Amino acid sequence: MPDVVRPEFRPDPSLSREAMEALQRDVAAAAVFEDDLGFDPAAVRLDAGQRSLATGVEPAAGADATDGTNTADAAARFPDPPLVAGIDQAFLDDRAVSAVVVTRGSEVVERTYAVSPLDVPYIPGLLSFREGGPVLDALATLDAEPDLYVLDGSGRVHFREAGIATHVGVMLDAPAVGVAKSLLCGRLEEEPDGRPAGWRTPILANGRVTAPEGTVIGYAYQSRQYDTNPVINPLYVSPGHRVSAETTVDLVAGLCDGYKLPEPTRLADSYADDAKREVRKG
DNA sequence: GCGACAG
DNA sequence: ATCTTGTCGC
Repeated sequence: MPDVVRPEFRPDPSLSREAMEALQRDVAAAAVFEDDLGFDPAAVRLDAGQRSLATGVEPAAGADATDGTNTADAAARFPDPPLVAGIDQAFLDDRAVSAVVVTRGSEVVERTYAVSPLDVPYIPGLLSFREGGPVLDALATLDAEPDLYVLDGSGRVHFREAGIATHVGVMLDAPAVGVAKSLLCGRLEEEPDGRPAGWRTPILANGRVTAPEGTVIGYAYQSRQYDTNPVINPLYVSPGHRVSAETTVDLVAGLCDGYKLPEPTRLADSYADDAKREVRKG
């Protein structure tokens, strides 16, 4: 299971609002909004990393098969896709059902969930104090050690640059990105209405964000669009930890497979719903 | 005072 | 996030 290397940042629900905000400033100060992935971002693509297939299809890559060069080259050009953990939650009364689905390329490697009590209400800007603990509860039941975490919500696109993706990423000191379906703060460089799939535009810091005005804190990304109605809104993605805004969009784009949400998130989404139904019964 | 506001 | 049937279309 992933290790919480920064337990001092655990989102304590009993903190005062001021203390919560102060902790978020500390989390933001410890966050790294630059690439430090430990894997090739291009390898997340669901159609990439077919290593065994690649070695057979690219015999010309290495001249001499006896020294292992052929295989080594193929491995370097088609590395194993990283382990990506999609996390999402469903709610039942005052409990959260947090689901985690770990994928490698298009394969599901593991999935788990945890049920946790909710101690604080949803307050814009303080989401991680409501859902962060439950997310860690679910991760504690995981066997795998993901290379990347995809959280439902914002990362740097946050008043104090410490959305849930940043908070969780910093606690684990692991690469993390936030994928939100609506914009918490900041402003888009271009208008998003009716854009075609693949379109993207920077999310810039405005007066409501601690970052300097104009800083690129994320991207609006049109992952899917119909030819006609209804119009689909873009995704609002932002760095959580150890990843840049640009790489964050590339990663999310590589993880989307024809649907609005990235595959790991979609899987965690439906798994959370299934788990919720089971919890409901008994 | 008014508006904005992830899940 | 959640409460929820049918319905239009690929």
